[in-house]
Amino acid sequence: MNIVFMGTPDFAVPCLKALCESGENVSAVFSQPDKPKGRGYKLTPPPVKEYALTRGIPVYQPLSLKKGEDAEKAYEILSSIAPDLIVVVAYGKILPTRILSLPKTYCINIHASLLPRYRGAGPIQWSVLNGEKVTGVTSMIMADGIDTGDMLLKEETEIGENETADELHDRLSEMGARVLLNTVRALKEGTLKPVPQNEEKATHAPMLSKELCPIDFSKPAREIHNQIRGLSSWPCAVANIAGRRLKVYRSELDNIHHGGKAGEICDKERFTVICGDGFGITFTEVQAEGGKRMKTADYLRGNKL
RNA sequence: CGCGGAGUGGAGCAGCUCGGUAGCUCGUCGGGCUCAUAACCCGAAGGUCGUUGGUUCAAAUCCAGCCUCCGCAA
Repeated sequence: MNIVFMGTPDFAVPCLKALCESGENVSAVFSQPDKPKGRGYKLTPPPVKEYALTRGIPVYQPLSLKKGEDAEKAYEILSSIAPDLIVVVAYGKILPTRILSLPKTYCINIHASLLPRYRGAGPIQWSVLNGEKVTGVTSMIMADGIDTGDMLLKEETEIGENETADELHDRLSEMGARVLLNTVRALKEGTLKPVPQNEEKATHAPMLSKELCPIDFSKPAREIHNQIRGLSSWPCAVANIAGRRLKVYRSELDNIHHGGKAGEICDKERFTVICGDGFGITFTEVQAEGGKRMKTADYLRGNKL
Protein backbone atom coordinates (compact mmCIF):
# COMPACT_ATOMS: atom_id res chain seq x y z
CA MET A 1 0.00 0.00 0.00
CA ASN A 2 1.03 3.54 -0.64
CA ILE A 3 0.96 5.09 2.80
CA VAL A 4 1.60 8.56 4.16
CA PHE A 5 2.51 8.67 7.84
CA MET A 6 1.87 11.66 10.09
CA GLY A 7 3.33 11.72 13.57
CA THR A 8 5.67 13.63 15.84
CA PRO A 9 6.84 12.33 19.24
CA ASP A 10 8.41 9.12 20.52
CA PHE A 11 5.03 7.52 20.89
CA ALA A 12 4.55 7.45 17.13
CA VAL A 13 7.94 5.99 16.23
CA PRO A 14 7.11 2.30 16.84
CA CYS A 15 4.09 2.66 14.54
CA LEU A 16 6.15 4.09 11.71
CA LYS A 17 8.84 1.53 12.34
CA ALA A 18 6.31 -1.29 12.21
CA LEU A 19 4.96 -0.09 8.89
CA CYS A 20 8.42 0.16 7.39
CA GLU A 21 9.52 -3.22 8.67
CA SER A 22 6.36 -4.95 7.50
CA GLY A 23 7.21 -3.92 3.98
CA GLU A 24 4.59 -1.26 3.47
CA ASN A 25 5.47 1.56 1.15
CA VAL A 26 5.65 4.65 3.33
CA SER A 27 6.15 7.29 0.67
CA ALA A 28 6.16 10.37 2.88
CA VAL A 29 6.22 11.42 6.52
CA PHE A 30 4.64 14.54 7.95
CA SER A 31 5.85 15.84 11.28
CA GLN A 32 5.72 19.02 13.33
CA PRO A 33 8.37 21.61 12.48
CA ASP A 34 11.66 21.47 14.40
CA LYS A 35 11.30 23.46 17.57
CA PRO A 36 13.71 25.28 19.85
CA LYS A 37 13.97 23.00 22.82
CA GLY A 38 15.82 22.56 26.05
CA ARG A 39 18.72 24.60 27.37
CA GLY A 40 20.01 27.11 24.92
CA TYR A 41 16.93 26.72 22.74
CA LYS A 42 18.57 24.35 20.35
CA LEU A 43 16.47 23.58 17.31
CA THR A 44 15.47 19.94 17.73
CA PRO A 45 13.88 17.70 15.13
CA PRO A 46 10.96 15.56 16.34
CA PRO A 47 11.71 11.83 16.87
CA VAL A 48 9.50 10.69 14.00
CA LYS A 49 11.45 12.88 11.61
CA GLU A 50 14.74 11.48 12.85
CA TYR A 51 13.57 7.94 12.31
CA ALA A 52 12.12 8.71 8.88
CA LEU A 53 15.41 10.18 7.77
CA THR A 54 17.29 7.03 8.72
CA ARG A 55 14.89 5.21 6.42
CA GLY A 56 15.38 7.70 3.64
CA ILE A 57 11.74 8.69 3.64
CA PRO A 58 11.00 12.28 2.57
CA VAL A 59 9.84 14.39 5.52
CA TYR A 60 7.51 17.38 5.33
CA GLN A 61 6.98 19.79 8.21
CA PRO A 62 4.31 22.30 7.28
CA LEU A 63 3.46 24.98 9.84
CA SER A 64 -0.19 24.47 9.15
CA LEU A 65 -2.41 22.13 7.16
CA LYS A 66 -5.36 24.44 7.33
CA LYS A 67 -4.32 27.74 5.90
CA GLY A 68 -1.50 29.61 4.31
CA GLU A 69 1.17 28.73 1.82
CA ASP A 70 2.33 25.69 3.74
CA ALA A 71 -1.15 24.22 3.79
CA GLU A 72 -1.51 24.59 0.04
CA LYS A 73 1.87 23.10 -0.59
CA ALA A 74 1.13 20.21 1.74
CA TYR A 75 -2.13 19.54 0.00
CA GLU A 76 -0.42 19.53 -3.38
CA ILE A 77 2.21 17.13 -2.16
CA LEU A 78 -0.39 14.80 -0.71
CA SER A 79 -2.45 14.97 -3.89
CA SER A 80 0.50 14.09 -6.04
CA ILE A 81 1.36 11.15 -3.80
CA ALA A 82 -2.25 10.00 -3.98
CA PRO A 83 -1.93 7.72 -0.95
CA ASP A 84 -4.07 4.65 -0.42
CA LEU A 85 -3.98 5.33 3.29
CA ILE A 86 -2.93 8.05 5.69
CA VAL A 87 -1.86 6.93 9.15
CA VAL A 88 -1.88 9.54 11.89
CA VAL A 89 -0.27 8.90 15.26
CA ALA A 90 0.18 11.76 17.71
CA TYR A 91 0.84 14.24 14.93
CA GLY A 92 -0.29 17.25 16.91
CA LYS A 93 -2.22 18.98 14.19
CA ILE A 94 -5.84 18.78 13.15
CA LEU A 95 -6.39 17.56 9.61
CA PRO A 96 -8.78 19.60 7.47
CA THR A 97 -11.67 17.78 5.82
CA ARG A 98 -10.17 17.83 2.36
CA ILE A 99 -7.18 15.87 3.61
CA LEU A 100 -9.36 13.45 5.56
CA SER A 101 -11.11 12.56 2.34
CA LEU A 102 -7.98 12.50 0.19
CA PRO A 103 -6.74 8.90 0.57
CA LYS A 104 -8.29 6.13 -1.50
CA THR A 105 -9.34 4.36 1.70
CA TYR A 106 -9.15 6.24 5.00
CA CYS A 107 -7.20 8.38 7.34
CA ILE A 108 -6.75 6.14 10.33
CA ASN A 109 -5.53 7.17 13.74
CA ILE A 110 -3.95 5.26 16.62
CA HIS A 111 -5.08 6.58 19.98
CA ALA A 112 -3.70 5.57 23.37
CA SER A 113 -6.95 4.95 25.20
CA LEU A 114 -10.08 2.85 25.06
CA LEU A 115 -12.28 5.23 23.15
CA PRO A 116 -14.59 7.00 23.61
CA ARG A 117 -12.91 7.63 26.94
CA TYR A 118 -9.87 9.89 27.19
CA ARG A 119 -10.08 11.61 23.87
CA GLY A 120 -7.48 14.31 23.37
CA ALA A 121 -3.81 15.00 23.89
CA GLY A 122 -3.07 13.35 27.22
CA PRO A 123 -4.88 10.00 27.41
CA ILE A 124 -2.01 8.03 28.95
CA GLN A 125 -1.26 10.46 31.73
CA TRP A 126 -4.89 11.05 32.61
CA SER A 127 -5.62 7.34 32.77
CA VAL A 128 -2.94 7.04 35.43
CA LEU A 129 -3.88 10.28 37.18
CA ASN A 130 -7.42 9.02 37.56
CA GLY A 131 -6.25 5.70 38.90
CA GLU A 132 -7.69 3.61 36.06
CA LYS A 133 -7.01 -0.10 36.30
CA VAL A 134 -7.33 -0.79 32.59
CA THR A 135 -6.51 1.13 29.44
CA GLY A 136 -5.48 0.33 25.92
CA VAL A 137 -5.15 1.42 22.34
CA THR A 138 -7.85 2.09 19.78
CA SER A 139 -7.59 2.51 16.03
CA MET A 140 -10.23 4.58 14.29
CA ILE A 141 -11.26 6.20 11.06
CA MET A 142 -10.58 9.86 11.46
CA ALA A 143 -13.44 12.31 11.32
CA ASP A 144 -13.88 16.01 11.95
CA GLY A 145 -13.53 16.62 15.67
CA ILE A 146 -10.94 15.40 18.10
CA ASP A 147 -10.75 11.61 18.28
CA THR A 148 -14.40 11.22 17.38
CA GLY A 149 -14.20 8.83 14.43
CA ASP A 150 -15.57 5.32 14.11
CA MET A 151 -13.56 2.73 15.98
CA LEU A 152 -11.85 -0.18 14.26
CA LEU A 153 -9.72 -2.31 16.58
CA LYS A 154 -8.91 -2.22 20.28
CA GLU A 155 -6.41 -3.84 22.55
CA GLU A 156 -6.59 -3.65 26.33
CA THR A 157 -4.00 -3.80 29.07
CA GLU A 158 -3.96 -3.50 32.85
CA ILE A 159 -2.23 -0.58 34.50
CA GLY A 160 0.15 -1.66 37.24
CA GLU A 161 -0.26 -0.47 40.83
CA ASN A 162 2.97 1.51 40.71
CA GLU A 163 3.27 1.96 36.97
CA THR A 164 4.21 5.43 35.81
CA ALA A 165 2.85 7.29 32.82
CA ASP A 166 6.27 6.91 31.23
CA GLU A 167 6.23 3.15 31.51
CA LEU A 168 2.67 2.93 30.30
CA HIS A 169 3.54 5.24 27.42
CA ASP A 170 6.25 2.87 26.26
CA ARG A 171 4.02 -0.18 26.51
CA LEU A 172 1.15 1.49 24.72
CA SER A 173 3.34 2.75 21.92
CA GLU A 174 4.43 -0.83 21.21
CA MET A 175 0.84 -1.95 21.49
CA GLY A 176 -0.13 0.85 19.12
CA ALA A 177 2.24 -0.53 16.51
CA ARG A 178 0.58 -3.95 16.79
CA VAL A 179 -2.90 -2.52 16.56
CA LEU A 180 -1.85 -0.48 13.56
CA LEU A 181 -0.51 -3.49 11.69
CA ASN A 182 -3.62 -5.50 12.52
CA THR A 183 -5.78 -2.65 11.31
CA VAL A 184 -3.88 -2.32 8.06
CA ARG A 185 -4.10 -6.05 7.49
CA ALA A 186 -7.84 -6.08 8.17
CA LEU A 187 -8.24 -3.13 5.85
CA LYS A 188 -6.59 -5.07 3.05
CA GLU A 189 -8.70 -8.10 3.80
CA GLY A 190 -11.83 -6.00 3.91
CA THR A 191 -12.80 -7.28 7.33
CA LEU A 192 -12.93 -3.99 9.22
CA LYS A 193 -16.17 -3.20 10.98
CA PRO A 194 -16.28 0.44 12.00
CA VAL A 195 -18.14 1.03 15.25
CA PRO A 196 -19.43 4.51 16.09
CA GLN A 197 -18.39 5.94 19.45
CA ASN A 198 -20.94 6.36 22.18
CA GLU A 199 -20.88 10.12 22.61
CA GLU A 200 -22.43 9.92 26.05
CA LYS A 201 -19.49 7.99 27.39
CA ALA A 202 -16.90 10.29 25.86
CA THR A 203 -14.42 12.00 28.18
CA HIS A 204 -11.64 14.41 27.38
CA ALA A 205 -7.98 14.20 28.42
CA PRO A 206 -6.41 17.61 27.89
CA MET A 207 -2.73 18.36 27.62
CA LEU A 208 -0.98 18.44 31.00
CA SER A 209 0.03 21.68 32.60
CA LYS A 210 2.42 22.49 35.40
CA GLU A 211 -0.45 23.52 37.60
CA LEU A 212 -0.96 19.83 38.26
CA CYS A 213 2.50 19.46 39.75
CA PRO A 214 2.45 20.72 43.33
CA ILE A 215 1.62 17.94 45.79
CA ASP A 216 -1.07 18.80 48.30
CA PHE A 217 -0.49 16.52 51.27
CA SER A 218 -3.98 17.13 52.60
CA LYS A 219 -5.23 14.86 49.85
CA PRO A 220 -5.62 11.11 50.31
CA ALA A 221 -2.49 9.00 49.82
CA ARG A 222 -3.90 7.10 46.86
CA GLU A 223 -4.68 10.32 45.03
CA ILE A 224 -1.18 11.65 45.58
CA HIS A 225 0.28 8.36 44.44
CA ASN A 226 -1.71 8.60 41.21
CA GLN A 227 -0.58 12.17 40.75
CA ILE A 228 3.06 11.17 41.08
CA ARG A 229 2.69 8.23 38.71
CA GLY A 230 0.64 10.14 36.18
CA LEU A 231 2.96 13.12 35.95
CA SER A 232 6.16 11.06 35.76
CA SER A 233 8.45 11.84 34.12
CA TRP A 234 6.92 14.98 32.70
CA PRO A 235 5.94 17.47 34.01
CA CYS A 236 6.58 15.58 37.26
CA ALA A 237 4.92 16.03 40.65
CA VAL A 238 6.67 18.43 43.00
CA ALA A 239 6.78 18.19 46.79
CA ASN A 240 7.56 21.21 48.90
CA ILE A 241 8.84 19.46 51.96
CA ALA A 242 11.51 19.75 54.61
CA GLY A 243 12.26 23.23 53.35
CA ARG A 244 13.09 22.21 49.82
CA ARG A 245 11.57 21.53 46.49
CA LEU A 246 11.74 17.98 45.26
CA LYS A 247 10.51 16.39 42.10
CA VAL A 248 9.00 13.00 42.86
CA TYR A 249 9.19 10.43 40.08
CA ARG A 250 8.04 7.32 41.92
CA SER A 251 6.21 6.41 45.05
CA GLU A 252 4.66 3.50 46.87
CA LEU A 253 1.69 3.27 49.18
CA ASP A 254 2.37 1.60 52.50
CA ASN A 255 -1.31 1.11 53.36
CA ILE A 256 -0.60 1.85 56.99
CA HIS A 257 -2.75 4.31 58.86
CA HIS A 258 -0.22 6.45 60.69
CA GLY A 259 -2.54 9.26 61.69
CA GLY A 260 -0.71 12.45 62.53
CA LYS A 261 -0.42 15.67 60.63
CA ALA A 262 -0.61 15.70 56.85
CA GLY A 263 2.69 16.62 55.26
CA GLU A 264 4.83 15.34 58.13
CA ILE A 265 7.58 12.85 57.52
CA CYS A 266 6.90 9.77 59.62
CA ASP A 267 9.79 7.65 58.42
CA LYS A 268 13.06 9.45 57.75
CA GLU A 269 14.88 6.36 56.55
CA ARG A 270 12.39 5.53 53.85
CA PHE A 271 11.03 9.01 53.24
CA THR A 272 7.42 8.30 54.07
CA VAL A 273 5.05 11.22 54.36
CA ILE A 274 1.66 11.32 56.01
CA CYS A 275 -1.22 12.29 53.73
CA GLY A 276 -4.60 13.82 54.41
CA ASP A 277 -6.32 10.52 55.11
CA GLY A 278 -3.65 9.49 57.61
CA PHE A 279 -2.06 6.95 55.29
CA GLY A 280 1.59 7.17 54.31
CA ILE A 281 3.19 7.58 50.92
CA THR A 282 6.81 6.61 50.40
CA PHE A 283 8.88 8.45 47.83
CA THR A 284 11.15 6.02 46.04
CA GLU A 285 12.70 8.16 43.33
CA VAL A 286 13.31 11.87 43.62
CA GLN A 287 15.29 14.75 42.19
CA ALA A 288 16.52 17.83 43.99
CA GLU A 289 16.80 21.21 42.32
CA GLY A 290 19.89 21.26 40.19
CA GLY A 291 20.47 17.61 40.93
CA LYS A 292 19.77 14.55 38.95
CA ARG A 293 17.10 11.97 39.32
CA MET A 294 17.96 9.24 41.82
CA LYS A 295 16.63 6.56 44.12
CA THR A 296 15.53 7.91 47.47
CA ALA A 297 18.08 5.69 49.22
CA ASP A 298 20.86 7.46 47.30
CA TYR A 299 19.38 10.85 47.94
CA LEU A 300 19.21 10.26 51.68
CA ARG A 301 22.90 9.34 51.89
CA GLY A 302 23.95 12.87 51.21
CA ASN A 303 20.87 14.81 52.24
CA LYS A 304 19.45 14.84 55.74
CA LEU A 305 15.72 15.13 56.16
C1' C B 1 24.04 34.39 22.76
C1' G B 2 17.11 32.86 27.33
C1' C B 3 18.17 32.55 33.26
C1' G B 4 20.61 29.39 36.84
C1' G B 5 23.02 25.04 39.52
C1' A B 6 26.58 20.98 39.42
C1' G B 7 31.05 17.55 38.14
C1' U B 8 35.47 15.26 44.84
C1' G B 9 37.20 6.78 46.12
C1' G B 10 31.57 2.22 43.88
C1' A B 11 26.68 5.69 45.50
C1' G B 12 24.95 10.40 47.62
C1' C B 13 27.13 14.74 49.71
C1' A B 14 30.75 18.37 52.60
C1' G B 15 35.28 21.07 51.85
C1' C B 16 36.15 26.15 47.71
C1' U B 17 34.61 32.96 50.54
C1' C B 18 39.84 33.25 53.88
C1' G B 19 44.97 28.62 48.66
C1' G B 20 49.11 24.57 52.40
C1' U B 21 47.56 16.56 55.75
C1' A B 22 41.13 14.26 51.31
C1' G B 23 36.20 14.68 55.21
C1' C B 24 30.83 12.75 56.12
C1' U B 25 26.73 9.10 55.47
C1' C B 26 26.57 4.47 52.97
C1' G B 27 28.55 0.45 50.03
C1' U B 28 32.70 -3.19 49.32
C1' C B 29 36.49 -6.54 51.61
C1' G B 30 38.64 -8.88 56.23
C1' G B 31 37.87 -9.92 61.41
C1' G B 32 34.74 -10.00 66.00
C1' C B 33 29.97 -10.44 68.73
C1' U B 34 25.25 -13.12 68.12
C1' C B 35 20.56 -18.63 67.71
C1' A B 36 20.43 -14.91 63.97
C1' U B 37 20.37 -10.21 61.01
C1' A B 38 19.96 -5.14 56.39
C1' A B 39 21.73 -4.64 63.82
C1' C B 40 26.36 -3.69 66.74
C1' C B 41 32.06 -3.50 67.46
C1' C B 42 37.21 -3.51 65.23
C1' G B 43 40.24 -3.09 60.91
C1' A B 44 41.37 -2.46 55.48
C1' A B 45 41.22 -1.34 50.41
C1' G B 46 39.68 2.34 47.05
C1' G B 47 40.31 9.35 44.72
C1' U B 48 45.40 12.12 38.50
C1' C B 49 39.19 16.36 43.28
C1' G B 50 35.44 16.51 34.86
C1' U B 51 39.29 18.34 31.26
C1' U B 52 43.16 21.82 29.30
C1' G B 53 46.02 25.86 30.24
C1' G B 54 47.27 30.20 33.57
C1' U B 55 48.65 32.65 38.48
C1' U B 56 51.64 30.79 42.79
C1' C B 57 56.94 28.28 46.65
C1' A B 58 52.19 25.57 46.84
C1' A B 59 45.62 24.84 43.58
C1' A B 60 39.88 20.50 44.97
C1' U B 61 40.18 25.76 46.48
C1' C B 62 41.86 31.71 42.52
C1' C B 63 41.54 32.96 36.81
C1' A B 64 40.32 31.56 31.50
C1' G B 65 38.70 28.07 27.83
C1' C B 66 36.48 23.24 26.72
C1' C B 67 33.47 18.68 27.78
C1' U B 68 29.38 16.43 30.41
C1' C B 69 25.00 16.48 33.59
C1' C B 70 20.85 18.93 35.82
C1' G B 71 16.93 22.91 37.58
C1' C B 72 13.81 27.02 35.53
C1' A B 73 11.73 28.77 31.15
C1' A B 74 9.74 27.22 26.34
